Amino acid sequence: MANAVQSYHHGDLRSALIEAATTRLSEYGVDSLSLRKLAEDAGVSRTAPYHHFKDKSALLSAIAAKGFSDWHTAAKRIFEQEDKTPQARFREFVHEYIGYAADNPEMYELMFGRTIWQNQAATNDLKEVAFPCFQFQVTMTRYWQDKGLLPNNQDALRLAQVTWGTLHGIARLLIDGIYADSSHIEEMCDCAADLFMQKQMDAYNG
Amino acid sequence: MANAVQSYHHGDLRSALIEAATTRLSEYGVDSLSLRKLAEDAGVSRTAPYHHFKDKSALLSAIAAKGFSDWHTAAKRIFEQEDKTPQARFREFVHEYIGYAADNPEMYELMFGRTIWQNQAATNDLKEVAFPCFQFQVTMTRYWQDKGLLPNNQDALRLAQVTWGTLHGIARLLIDGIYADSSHIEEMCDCAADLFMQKQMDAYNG
DNA sequence: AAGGCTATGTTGACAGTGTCAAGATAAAAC
DNA sequence: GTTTTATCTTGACACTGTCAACATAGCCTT
Repeated sequence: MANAVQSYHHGDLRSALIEAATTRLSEYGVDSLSLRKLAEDAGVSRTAPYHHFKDKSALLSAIAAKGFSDWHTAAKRIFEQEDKTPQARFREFVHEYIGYAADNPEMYELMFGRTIWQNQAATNDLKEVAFPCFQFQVTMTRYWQDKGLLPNNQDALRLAQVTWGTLHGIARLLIDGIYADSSHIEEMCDCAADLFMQKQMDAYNG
Repeated sequence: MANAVQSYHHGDLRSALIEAATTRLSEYGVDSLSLRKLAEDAGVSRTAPYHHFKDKSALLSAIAAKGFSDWHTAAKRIFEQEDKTPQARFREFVHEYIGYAADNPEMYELMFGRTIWQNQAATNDLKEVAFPCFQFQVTMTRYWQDKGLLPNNQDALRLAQVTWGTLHGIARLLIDGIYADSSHIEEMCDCAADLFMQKQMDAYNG
């Protein structure tokens, strides 16, 4: 705290809480994230956060929203690289997706985990950021279908659900500790990409 | 409790706890599963469970172990249907996997979730049941490769990881509430199956 | 059968959690 | 300058997992 002149009103507690939470999140995980500790981090009493967030899940939603916003930007950057072939971008997207999850396991868990999505816990603010992010997956899928990378005889929405499902599944198996051996990540990504493009690449190559 | 003659020693507390937990699990979810409530269900004091399980995660592991055992049996049954073509069995497996997850979301969450796998929480007992289950996925994959359903130019282990990842990912997106609309499950399964078999079926059909 | 060992059960206690209610303070609005 | 409103505080409650210390009863040996 640079401007930590002790005053009754914090000034920008909301931001301070989100910042503290983001730090604690990546360091100790979402499970050991307690409102009381965050309040202490911000130098404020236990119940002060309730004046800025309806409940714990609202705070978590706010952090996740930031994550979705960041990821959406990253995804667009990869997708819109004009100097690379669609195939190269597709492959890069696969690697980047799994890479993001592997590098930020706790953030990924928060964004795509049941904590905030189950039983209508998701804030409207969160949905407004997350849904375009999901939608973008469909947009990309349709593009890759048009470019002949993904099968054209499948509905774009279904195909997007399946391809995203694959990435999500691999990511989860990795970060949840089920794939105890997290080497060979790159090989798995390539295998997935190959699988999706198998027929199309044959047609492409001859 | 039929034989609920009040006696100091319960008789078979271990089984009673697992049973109570399994019931509560499917009804209220893994998150609201508390040792104290289970003890109460079994008509026993709060700390009695500790004489049968090292800690909460050990109890959860025991339940998950039962789940893996059941699933392994179900998977083998599907895989070994001699009267159906390998392709039909593959497709059925895909549907059954997602179906199992959709029908038993909390059990699936427990079996394949971070709760018991993260930071070495998994019991040895659990691993002994779960690993053969994972291994079976590789066995099946190799078989389907031999039968020409899945690409032969991929390492069986990698391919198993990717196909399993796909099923797991779709399952999780469904049960975690991210795919809010859980209709079209069957279409998604078919889409996934088609995607895996796309080139091979072409070769097969002509 | 008597005595002790051990498995299993008990109560008490502690530190931690999210969250509500009621009161205190300071800043903004009038 | 007074009142309203946003923000922060302490107190309290019901929960949680888990440890320590003690009680009971069934089994094993002598």
